[in-house]
Formats: sequence, C-alpha cells, structure tokens
Amino acid sequence: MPVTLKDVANRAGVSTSAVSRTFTDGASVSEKMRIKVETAASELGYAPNALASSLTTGRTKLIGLVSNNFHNPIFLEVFDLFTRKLQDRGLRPLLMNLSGEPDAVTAVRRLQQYSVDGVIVASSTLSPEFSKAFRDAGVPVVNSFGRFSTEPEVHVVGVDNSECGRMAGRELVRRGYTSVGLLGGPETATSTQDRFRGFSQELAKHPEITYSHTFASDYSFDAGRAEMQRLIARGNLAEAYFCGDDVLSIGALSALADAGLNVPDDIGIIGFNDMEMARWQNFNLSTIGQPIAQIIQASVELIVDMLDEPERAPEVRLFPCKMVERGTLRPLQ
Amino acid sequence: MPVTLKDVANRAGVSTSAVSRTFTDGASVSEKMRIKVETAASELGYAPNALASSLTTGRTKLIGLVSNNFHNPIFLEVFDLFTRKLQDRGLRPLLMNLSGEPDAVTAVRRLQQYSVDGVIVASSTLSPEFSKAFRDAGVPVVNSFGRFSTEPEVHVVGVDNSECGRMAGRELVRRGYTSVGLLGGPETATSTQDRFRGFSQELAKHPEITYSHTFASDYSFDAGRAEMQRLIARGNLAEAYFCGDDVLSIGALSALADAGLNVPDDIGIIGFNDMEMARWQNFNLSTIGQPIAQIIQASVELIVDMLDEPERAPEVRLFPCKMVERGTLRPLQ
DNA sequence: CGTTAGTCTGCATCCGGTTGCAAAACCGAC
DNA sequence: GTCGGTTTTGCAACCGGATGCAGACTAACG
Repeated sequence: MPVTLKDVANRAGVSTSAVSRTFTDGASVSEKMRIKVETAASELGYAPNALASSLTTGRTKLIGLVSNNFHNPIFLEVFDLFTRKLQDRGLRPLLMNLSGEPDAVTAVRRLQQYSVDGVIVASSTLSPEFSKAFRDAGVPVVNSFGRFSTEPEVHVVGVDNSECGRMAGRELVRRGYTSVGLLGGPETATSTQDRFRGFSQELAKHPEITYSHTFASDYSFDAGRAEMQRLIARGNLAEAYFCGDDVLSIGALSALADAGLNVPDDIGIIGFNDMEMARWQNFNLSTIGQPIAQIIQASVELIVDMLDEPERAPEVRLFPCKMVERGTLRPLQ
Repeated sequence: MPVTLKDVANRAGVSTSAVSRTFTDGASVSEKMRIKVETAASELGYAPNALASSLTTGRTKLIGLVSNNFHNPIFLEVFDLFTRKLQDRGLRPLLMNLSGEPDAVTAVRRLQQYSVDGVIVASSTLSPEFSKAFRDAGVPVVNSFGRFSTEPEVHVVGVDNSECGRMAGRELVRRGYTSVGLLGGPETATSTQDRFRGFSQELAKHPEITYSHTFASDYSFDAGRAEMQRLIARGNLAEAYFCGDDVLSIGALSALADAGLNVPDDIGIIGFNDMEMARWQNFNLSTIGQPIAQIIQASVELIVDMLDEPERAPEVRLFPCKMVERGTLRPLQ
C-alpha cells in the first residue's frame, strides 16, 4: 500500500536507480534529476523503506537495547537518555526486556533475527558472559553500567564501582563515624561485589572503625526496607550505612522512620546513583552519583563507532562518580 | 556474514523453497524433509531474517511504542508490561521517545520507514490528533491511557478519567471534608481536563463544600511541590486535595512537611495512579489506582487483532479505577 | 499393476531497494 | 565541429526469503 521507489520513478519518468540515488547521499545525481525526483517523491509522500534497503546495505540502523531492570526508577532516566541519543543519530532502539527470558542464547537469536546493527546491554546486574554472547555472534556490543575489567572482552562503559565503594567509605570515615555498615544489593550482582570490595578496602585502612556488611535480596525498596528491619531487630546498628542503591536507601529510611530513629541524628545513610528522586525533599538523600548522561553518551558514541569498525579492540570507559551531599549524613564537625 | 537460507539449502542439498517452508508453519513439507533441513539449520545456527521475510509477507512484527513521558515513574511499569506482553506474542517493540520531536508527521514517517505493523501510543497527555495521524497513514494504532470519546476515531484503552475525578470527589465528600481542592496536572493534558470535569461535577452536588482548583505545570514532583508551596503561601488551604498524579502528590507532601503541616491530621491528600511508590511506607499514599496491567493487556490484544483486521471499527475499552485507601486521608468517622 | 488423487518439491518471480558497470550525456578546449 | 574526460543515467543482478505453479512423487484404490 505505501508508496515505493518504483512509484516515484514512474511518476518522475526516470529509472528506479535514479530515485534510489537521490535518497542516498554521496551518490552522483545531477541537480535537475534531484529536483525532478524530489518533487515526485513529495507529491506521493514517499519515504524509503529502511528495512528493504538494509537487505543490500547490511545496515538496519536498529540498535538492540537490552535490560533486565524495569523496576529501578533510575532506569527510566536511562531509557530516556538512550532513546534520545540514539534518535539523534538516526538510530532506532529495539527494546528487549530480559526479565522474562534471561537466557543469553535466545536473546542473541531474537535480536539477530532483526539484524540489529549493534546492541547495548544496559545493566549492572547481568553477568559479563551475557554481553560476550553477542560479541561471539559477531554483533557489536557495548555493556553500559557493566563491570570494569583490565582485560575487557567487550566494550564497557560505566563507573569504577570499587572506587565508588572507596569513596563512600572515605566519606563515612571523614564524618567521624566509628561504626559503619554496608547494605549492599544482591550479592550476585557484579556491581554489588565491586562496591563491596572497594568499601571494605577503604575501611580496612581504619581498624579502629567497626565494620559489618549485609546484602539485600534485590535493588528494590522492599528489599532495602526488609534488610534494615532485620538489622534493627537484631540490635547493635552501626552509626551509618552505605546502601548499594538509592531505592535501597529509601527502603532503609522508611524502616528507620518506623523504628523512630532519626536520620541523620541517630543514624547516617548514604545511597548510590543519585537518581532524580534522591533530591526530593522528602528524602534529601546524600548519595554517590553516577554520571549517567555521560555514560550513555559515551555508550552511544562507542556503538556508533563500532558500526564502521566492528573489530575494534574492546575498550573500557570509566567515568568518575561524585559525592552528592544532602541531608542524610551527620555534618562535618 | 550471518547464515542465510541458501547456506542451509546447500548444506541440506535441497532447494531454498524447501528451507523456507520448513520455517513457515502451515506450509506443506514432508517429515523427512523437515528433519533434513532442521539438522542442517541447527548445525549452521541458522535463524531466518525477520526483516527480509517482511518484504514478501508484509509483516515485520515490529510495534512502535510511542511515548512522551519518560519522567513519571509509572511509565517504567508501563514499559515493563508493554515490552513483556509484546514479547510474549512474538512482537518486538520499537521505542520512540517523543520528548524531542513531538511532531506527529515526522513521527509517523519515522515509524513507517521501519514498516511497523502497528503503533501503540502510550500517553495521557498527547492529543488525540496524534494517534489519528497514524490511522490516517494506514497504520493500526491503539491509544493507551488516552482520552475516552463516544465516537472514537482510533482505538482507545484506558480509564474513564472523569469517572476517576468523580470517584475522588466522592471519597473526599465521604470523609467529611468541608473544603476541598483539585491540584491538577498540566491544564492542556486531556487527562487533567477530564479528571477536573468529573471532580467538579461531583463537588457541584455538594454546594455546602467549598471547592477550588489549580493546575501544576507538569506531572512532576517539582511542579507538585511548587504548586502546593504557592497554595500554602497564599493562605486558606483547603482541608484536602485531589492531586492529578502520585508524583504530584508526593511533591505536595514534601511542601506540606516543610510547612510543618501534618498529613492526614492537618490536611488530606489523595493521589492518582497507584504507582509502586505510592505504597512505600514513607508516603503511604491514598490514591486512585489505574489497572495498568489490564490496560496494557487489552492494548496489546487490540493491536494484535488489528494486524489481521486493520479496518476494524475504532473501539473504546475502559477499565474501572479503584480507590486505594492508605494513610493520607482522615479516617471515616 | 495401472489409475487417480493428494502431497511434496523445485523453479522462477517477486518484495523494495542498492550498486557495479557500461553506455549516454555533458563540458570545455582545440 | 570534434575530441577527450567527467558526470550522469539506466540496465541488470543481487540482498534474504516467500509463494504460485507445474511437475514429481506417494499412497490408495479398483
């Protein structure tokens, strides 16, 4: 039903090649021809079929956007930025929700069926193996928010999570807390492990500070709340906690409020991510911010570069996170 | 580079048609042939190219998912459900973020270039004209969370927003408030207008109750907070407010807390949407819930039906919203 | 065992575009 | 006007796969 190349060619009284060429830039077309074709095209309302052309060019301009995290509000920001940045470059995101089917092989298959030009895996909890499955299938892939490695097998863009952990540790030390805890995300997530490691390293430098750790079952409000409730019930709370994520912190905050504990007077909380919500005055959460806009910008640039240079050696681009001071830690003395 | 039909045909020593047929169900293939082809295919790791086949079948199984709302947390739930439901039916969502380019014509063009089989417009703020642009272009379209009309020009799935407004009104009346206010979303959004109308209708039945209304600039935390701050500064607050959205309510809540006002003792708040966050104990927000899972399920079913029956007469499917009682309204006496 | 009806299979063409190649048109210089 | 060199143009083949059609094959029946 839609207008095709041939329709335009007939109308303009020229060959289909001529029409095709006026729509591919860099092709040799005379000014006269271009005008003839363009008027015919606009009279007919013609727009080239991207999928058909992909058959010969090998480019669909489709980018698979894969994620398994559709509950953490930070991901709304992530999707917003990714879709816009991709659109700006004339690419279209093909969304894949992995909550249902976390099987790498079928995921790769599915996206390959649509001949995506590249894939962005946006997740801090998926294992690196997952991204590797795409690379092995010959699909350019960037792992955003993924785990940093000195010998990366796929492109990784994100923050140095263990450095973030150290930063959180330093901040709590600086504030003079004498007992601190880590309330991490799911223990299996690589991001949790890394932040945990960094945090521990930093605390190990201060043997005078009591240090404990515990993991929530999930990066979610409920998990944060439940875990903090457990800690409260068990008694001997630390003076401050580093929570592996802002929603986790917010869950913890709710448990503390229920227990009649005041933040930051009775207990300090520092979160992670600096999601939009963290600055809401109801929470006013001190947290460690990831530069998500930069991460996403870099991810898109990387995937775009890989379209022309698929064999490019895997690269790691890490951005510094930064401490965002608000109201859930005791003031510096 | 990827394996093609021809490769499989060569390997199996059969014609390409045979291979094609074993991969299209309903086609006539003998058992022997099927086995021969399937082994060859799996040895080679062949998966049919969905885009190439779309050329002849006219089906891409691509569904455009269009939205302009990437800030309201409810949309994370919406995207999650849409992507899953679509995936379950073998469809792939092609995401389009309209924050950048709210121009209907180019949006239609862009999606047509990818020959999407259908489009779901998920927005309560886009004008109905927007969805109509797709219909006019011959693309099946469903407007989810859209405006209800007795003579729909496109399929609409959602709630009856004016009935929701009435429900909120009834609830506040029932609780014995003698002065109430509406703190709506952006005045231009159809959803705001409808909820406003319903709410006003209900209040009109009770002339003894003082009633006022005001609109926030946006369905966002900041807008809700700012608007409530304005109301507080102006003096003579109503005893309870119906906020056009949960984040708006949460913004309002933060302004009230700052002003030292207690909810629900000093003032009542009822929100709208029942997003995940509403039940977080920090907020414990009484609200009117939209059955988003049902809405999305119905939207997907509708779009699937339209694939086979594109000329199907526009239909409206409305689901009842329901009052979710939590802690931000005074108890019934 | 010969027929006949029904089932499979391969050929060829087409879907909407792209592109290498060679012929045609153009251009300026002589 | 002719010539040589550039552009521009159309032809035809191809991208990966679907499908109508006719011939080949199979099975059932008399």
